[in-house]
Amino acid sequence: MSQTVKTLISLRELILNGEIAPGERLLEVNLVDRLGVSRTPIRAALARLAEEGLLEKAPGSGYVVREFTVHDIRDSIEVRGTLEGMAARWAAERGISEPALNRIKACVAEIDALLSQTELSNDDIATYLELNEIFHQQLLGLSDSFVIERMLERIVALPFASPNAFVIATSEIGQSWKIFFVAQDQHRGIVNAIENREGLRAEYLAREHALLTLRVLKTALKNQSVLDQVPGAKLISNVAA
Amino acid sequence: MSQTVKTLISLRELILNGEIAPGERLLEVNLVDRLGVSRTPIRAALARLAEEGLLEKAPGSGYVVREFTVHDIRDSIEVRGTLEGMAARWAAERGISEPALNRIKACVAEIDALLSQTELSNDDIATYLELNEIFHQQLLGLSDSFVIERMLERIVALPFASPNAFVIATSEIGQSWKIFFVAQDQHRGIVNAIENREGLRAEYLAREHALLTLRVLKTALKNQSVLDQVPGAKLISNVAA
DNA sequence: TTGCTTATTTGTGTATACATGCACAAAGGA
DNA sequence: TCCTTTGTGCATGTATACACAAATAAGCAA
Repeated sequence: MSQTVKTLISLRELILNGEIAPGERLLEVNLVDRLGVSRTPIRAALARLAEEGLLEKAPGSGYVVREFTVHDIRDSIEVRGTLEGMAARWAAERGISEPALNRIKACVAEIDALLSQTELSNDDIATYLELNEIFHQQLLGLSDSFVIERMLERIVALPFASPNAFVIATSEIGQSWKIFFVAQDQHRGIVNAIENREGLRAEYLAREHALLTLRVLKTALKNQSVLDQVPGAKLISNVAA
Repeated sequence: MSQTVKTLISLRELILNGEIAPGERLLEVNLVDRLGVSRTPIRAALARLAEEGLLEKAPGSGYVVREFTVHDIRDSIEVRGTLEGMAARWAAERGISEPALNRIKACVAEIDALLSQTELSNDDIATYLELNEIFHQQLLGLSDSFVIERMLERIVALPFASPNAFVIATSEIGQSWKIFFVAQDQHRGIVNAIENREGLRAEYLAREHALLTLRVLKTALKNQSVLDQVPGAKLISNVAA
């Protein structure tokens, strides 16, 4: 893996874990010592992270780690839900290929299999996270729309906009399995609606699915001890929660 | 202005004007001669344009100018309309400041003044473009949402997703003034709805406004001689129009 | 001819030196 | 006292050299 990519990843991690605090000034030169690479890959990584919205450029005085508010989280999730809704509707209206349908159904089946166990271990939760991620990727892929894919790439880069954010946030308090079943029912509903070419219903369900995330996350946000475990949480100020 | 910015702008222009053809391979080294700057600002510009979606990275063999389809255009406009709709609804639901309201009303009034003339010159059309741009920027600014602003930044970067795309496309055939009045009525409606705190209505109207763009653009897309005048049109393949 | 292997070319990753320009502080004037 | 101005240092912009990796072409064998 190239230095550029490694630098990008480690910088992002440092920010999301709060090891670089919100409001902190990041200077290219300082990072040279801190990360052990030259300015060139650092410059690229900083530019990229600014694009993603994790940093803000302060001309002449470096980049500043952005602090997110609960408003930003709410907005991100609502936007993601809306976009996923459009993706689902377009998939339904425009029709999808047999193989694509089978792929996403297989994904749903895998989650079903996982959830049919009597008890869920930490590993199972990790597996769920992966499968959920895959499901959501496939869902947006179904729309076969370049524009939707680019938009979603962007929104998912923001902390807590990822479809997994709520799972991460709740897995710590041992309640995630309840949510898994609700979420999985919604997954099934969305796929059904797409298969039956009910565009509006698919859109509605996908939005509702995102709102579930929002609801769970709102609860989680009140529990600071939970959030302390979660990547990105350090970036969030509870201004006007 | 820095070389980086100049390089970015001129490269983008070259691409949108079709002087660099879709599918063409862009290599950093070649561009050094072509643009007269070193690889460093070129690298930055290429990375940025790839982010924007105008280029695709082909590792080991440069960047390739992306070719857009009519599907991409349709999707872009629909996504923009949806996002502007959310922005309008949020502005209505969350309330906006008196000064902000006055600013956007002043903008509407300026367009009114412009349209009240008996005849519109080319300069007037240019002025309309500016004012329209400002209106749409203010509209999204009303939502006071970091997330919305970032998303819209991104979508507007795609060719023909700009709120002005339809005006540009029709101004050549001398019919734009008709559209101006329709659009301006919609502008007024959106602002009214926000002022009256009718969130859902504001959202609906903003979406409709985007659909106007789509309708006009569809007509324009059939007229190749019009499109030849329009920046970005060269990037669009009429696959399955 | 086709497929494989290797040599060569070509393109990008990376480091670093130098140029430019911005921020901030200190000094001078109103 | 406050505003303006100018200087100095610091941060980024830019160019370029080198190293590596990947693509392409050439040569050989089956």
